Amino acid sequence: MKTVRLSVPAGEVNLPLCVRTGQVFRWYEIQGLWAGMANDALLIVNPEGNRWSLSAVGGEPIPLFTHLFRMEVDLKSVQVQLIRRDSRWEQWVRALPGLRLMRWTSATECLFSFLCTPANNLPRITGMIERLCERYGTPIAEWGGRQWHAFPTVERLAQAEEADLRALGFGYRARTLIEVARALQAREPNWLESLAELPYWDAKQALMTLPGVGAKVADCVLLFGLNHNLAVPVDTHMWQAMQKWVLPELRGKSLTERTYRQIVDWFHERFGEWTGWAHQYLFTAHLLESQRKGE
DNA sequence: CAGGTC
DNA sequence: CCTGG
Repeated sequence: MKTVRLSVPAGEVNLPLCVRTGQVFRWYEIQGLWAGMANDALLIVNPEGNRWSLSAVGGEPIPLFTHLFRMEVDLKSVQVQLIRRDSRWEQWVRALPGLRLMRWTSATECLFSFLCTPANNLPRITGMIERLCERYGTPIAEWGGRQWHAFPTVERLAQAEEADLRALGFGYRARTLIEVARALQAREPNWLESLAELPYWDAKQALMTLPGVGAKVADCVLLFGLNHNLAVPVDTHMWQAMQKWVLPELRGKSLTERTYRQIVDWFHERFGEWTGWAHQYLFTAHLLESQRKGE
């Protein structure tokens, strides 16, 4: 495993902030390094100073890192755009230096991972996905005193037994995962990936034909896995943040199809193609605040 | 109940 | 409607 160096200007990436805030689920801090699985590749990062060392198994470290963290995007200019479009974003940009919108390498992995998130929390989601990969994924590498497994293939998941998944702690999601795997097999190959080429609303509608995929999960897969920067996943954090800090007229209302759409429309009007990034700053600000308060 | 989907 | 905290 060869190690390469990459110049990372100060403030361009805060790695822990990016990988521990619900955008991705397979990153761990091990012996002062950060290791993450992206589908079938292992990336190991030493985020120190402005010359980071990167190594990878199953991929080229620099292209992989660049893809996952969207390093082609200049963070400073994103931040300027957000603040220019709505000055309230300045406080969240300041509070979250180095926060980036992540990009998965596999839409399939992204879909199955976010299917695990409804009515769930980060530690439990992480554990579920880890056990899923250990049980159904091929071993990729041994590093840092543990085995690293690829994310299971659709074929493997389609053959899984519901009882086995329940034993791994998936609860009612066990059935959904298997159903979605079989649904994907029944469609054309690359059906999921092809949604990246559709307009946002069409892609969202198509995704929501899958069992277990509602508006929120669909938006997560569109934003993180299919490069749809118009997607706005409205979960409880986004909903509360919007009511408290952005759209007071939502106070007293509940999150329905209508209010969900009202929020998406508002983001599109205000932020256009920067919607996904704007969402990420607001979401993370509320997530961290709720963690501080111990909610 | 809180979080999501049906 | 499900369901784990």
